[in-house]
Amino acid sequence: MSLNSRSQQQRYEAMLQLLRSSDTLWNASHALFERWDLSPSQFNVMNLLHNNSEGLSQSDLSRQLVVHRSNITGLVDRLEKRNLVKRTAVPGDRRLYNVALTPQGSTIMEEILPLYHESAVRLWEGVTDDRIQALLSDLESVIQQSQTIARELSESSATAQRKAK
Amino acid sequence: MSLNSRSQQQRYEAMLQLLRSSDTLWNASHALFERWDLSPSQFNVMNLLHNNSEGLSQSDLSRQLVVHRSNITGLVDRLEKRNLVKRTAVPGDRRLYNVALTPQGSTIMEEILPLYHESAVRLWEGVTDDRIQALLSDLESVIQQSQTIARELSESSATAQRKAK
DNA sequence: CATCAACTGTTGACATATCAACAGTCTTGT
DNA sequence: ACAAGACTGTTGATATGTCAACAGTTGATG
Repeated sequence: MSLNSRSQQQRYEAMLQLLRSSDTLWNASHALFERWDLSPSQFNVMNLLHNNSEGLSQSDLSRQLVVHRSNITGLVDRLEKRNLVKRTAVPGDRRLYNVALTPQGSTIMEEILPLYHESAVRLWEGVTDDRIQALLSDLESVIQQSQTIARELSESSATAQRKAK
Repeated sequence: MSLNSRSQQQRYEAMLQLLRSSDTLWNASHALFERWDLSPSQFNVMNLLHNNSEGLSQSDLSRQLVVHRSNITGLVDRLEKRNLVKRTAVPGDRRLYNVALTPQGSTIMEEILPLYHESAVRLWEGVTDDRIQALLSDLESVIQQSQTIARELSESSATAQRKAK
């Protein structure tokens, strides 16, 4: 396939645009969190903990953020060093920690969240509600297709590996 | 602001969906390039060089990929070590290298590109051409807004720094 | 109950990204 | 012509991400 039709070219262009836009958005969020010296990833951890005030295990965090377990260790390390987050032993299960926001961490989040929400709304200025609706469902479809494609690719490479043995 | 209306909530949701979808897409592309043992970033470098067969300087690459100069050094190092890319001195200017694909790198790209384009088209299966059009312009608007917001934020923090002095 | 499998968090090796600082190399302005 | 400034690529420090391998803990199955 070499993008024969105009329709195909536009779909290719749309994929690039999707990657560009989220990249630009990510960089803008970086600028937003800078005032509190937080990275977007650190914010994501704290945001999740803010919605789960009783706390979460590191594996819970890794699953919800779709990030590898080993990544959470360092992220929580650095947040804990700054007293924004606290690890607590869990009575029933000595394998895991409960990670929760400290009061200090909560305070920061209550400062950031209104600005974060405001920016999210401003992001779509000039876009109608109908378009937002359409976009939500189209991007949901993109997620499904991406996963389907990725699954097919890893299956075919697994087959290739089996054949190689 | 705390996302009072349903419209505001959906715009917040749309932002998260945008980030999620491009993340999933990025991971899927990882699976696609895996067969050639290329990372998405390495592919992006090679794709750019494929479209500029005469070659580019590392600074050109960094500007077009919207990535820091220092990042290109290592990326090109690793590609050069595998003979996919070659650095050449530029006669007129001793500061820069011309980076171009080797024949081997070209061969790999011609293998990958059809699959890449095919995946890009499949990504939007089930989405009409009209929606693609709308999405392209909406995401363009998102890019503009993100940049505006980021600019405002960095200006206000610059003001704060000036005041602090 | 004893073993095996599954799960949790950490570590080390590596790729990717940022930034600041550097050493060279143009380019410009006077 | 020459000093000042701008630009190029590299390096080192650090953050984020992956994966494989580990040690310890829990749960399930025979």
